[in-house]
Amino acid sequence: MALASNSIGPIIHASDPWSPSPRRQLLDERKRARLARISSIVRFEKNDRIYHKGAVAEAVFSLKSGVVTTYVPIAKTSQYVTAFLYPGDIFGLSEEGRYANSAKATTSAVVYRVPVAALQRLLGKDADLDFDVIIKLCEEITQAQRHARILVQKRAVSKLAMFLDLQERLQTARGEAGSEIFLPMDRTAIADFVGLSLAAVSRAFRALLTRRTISCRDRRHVKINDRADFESLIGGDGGLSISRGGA
Amino acid sequence: MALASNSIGPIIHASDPWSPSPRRQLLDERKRARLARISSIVRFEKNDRIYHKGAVAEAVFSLKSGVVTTYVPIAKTSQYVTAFLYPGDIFGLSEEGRYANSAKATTSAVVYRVPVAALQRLLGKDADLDFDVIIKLCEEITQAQRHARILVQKRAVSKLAMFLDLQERLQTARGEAGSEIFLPMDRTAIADFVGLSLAAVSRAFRALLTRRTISCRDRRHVKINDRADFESLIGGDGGLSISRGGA
DNA sequence: CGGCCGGTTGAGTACAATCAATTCTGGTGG
DNA sequence: CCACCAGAATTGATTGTACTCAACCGGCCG
Repeated sequence: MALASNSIGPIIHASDPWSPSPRRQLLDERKRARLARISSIVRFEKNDRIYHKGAVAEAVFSLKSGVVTTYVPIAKTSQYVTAFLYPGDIFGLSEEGRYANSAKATTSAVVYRVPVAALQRLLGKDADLDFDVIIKLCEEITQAQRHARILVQKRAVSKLAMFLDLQERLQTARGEAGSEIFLPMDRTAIADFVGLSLAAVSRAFRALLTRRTISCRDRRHVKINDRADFESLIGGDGGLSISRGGA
Repeated sequence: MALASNSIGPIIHASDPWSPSPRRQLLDERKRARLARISSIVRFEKNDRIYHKGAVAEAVFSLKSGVVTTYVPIAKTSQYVTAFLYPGDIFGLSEEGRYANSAKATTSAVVYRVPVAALQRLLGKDADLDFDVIIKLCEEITQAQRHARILVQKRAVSKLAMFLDLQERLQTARGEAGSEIFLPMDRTAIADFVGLSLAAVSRAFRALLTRRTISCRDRRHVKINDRADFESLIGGDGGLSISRGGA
């Protein structure tokens, strides 16, 4: 019992798209051990770059703890955030051998670094592992489509509401239940994720606050007071569900 | 030699994200034959629904010919288009056992229908097949992120330019080289894909036409005249590359 | 105490949404 | 071959919303 069972190798957290099962850790001990043998653990401090777009993609990553942001730099000043990653997520997607986006640590973070060459060798052999990866990639696709869904919204309050909703669902899916939504990223990152200016995000927060739809303990802790009003902003659909542990 | 080699089973067209190789058909004859045994061929006429969001996802699909659109219905009147699919693409992604979006034929189309139960059995055994699927899913992720990239743009002409650029790249990646871009979908579908109103798309086309940046033989055939101006609208980056057959 | 960074707020502007009227296009039947 | 029709697409006028730019606040660190 020297090491806790959650400390021996990369993890992949996801839910099977083909059955209504709860989100869970996909890799069993054997696979984690096998991956552990070819990977290394790297720690990053807040704001550290993990890799940058265009660099030769020699490794993929599995997030062990902390929060990581992937983004595409645009011009010199602005960036477009593609995703916020949490423990159990994998990242480091490449295109033609080069990273398709940049990644940086939003909080201090610990990641497993898996060289692609070694990973490919494993993937070619172990159909079980492949299957787990397939499941995770399917989840990433729905995540990206969910993101797109936020971006098409035109009203700022709707975008913000959908963003908060997304974060809340991710949080409960991770098992961090609680009535408050925690936002590890700053307002600028939110703006770059939902496709608004920083000013617009700020105004949208203000609008939701004065409507008493939400309340903030501080800048990073949000609570939803008027659930009905909140849902109405999302567009009546609510069709974006993420499998939670319970139901 | 009774049947041409391209007619015996599902196809998956994609390029390996880990090496700068051209886009190609991933599945070898053996795998296609194996998939063919568990799948059926279905033909859809223009505007036929292939499946709809929320239905139990019993099968995934591989597009053999034609163009398919996936979308999410919003309210009664509007929809949000998630992707335009071409031969060699796979679709039918589910979430908790139900389709995450709807799909319909944009032109008449022929698809391979693969029941998930049978597919899962194959995937659990054949690591090679799994690997091909992983490659394709990686491509779909970058596609979704590219789509998101279009949606964040604020100016209508930029969105349209990026859309045209995307279609052109897809076209050359498919090997259908030619100086004209062919748009199999109607203006409404374009509007729903780029996140604009139909009117705004129309005005954006007009703007590009009067600027002589593009010209249209008819509504579905576009040619880019002023490449420099065109690129400038995309945001100077041009960072969205899709591997083409040649380079 | 001062500066700096992240965030908020204000005023004016630009751009796309909306609604509605009109034109274009492709298909059908005389 | 042409007249006609229906749906798709264009265009116009108006309105709304978010962007921009810029000033201002508040906490944190030196």
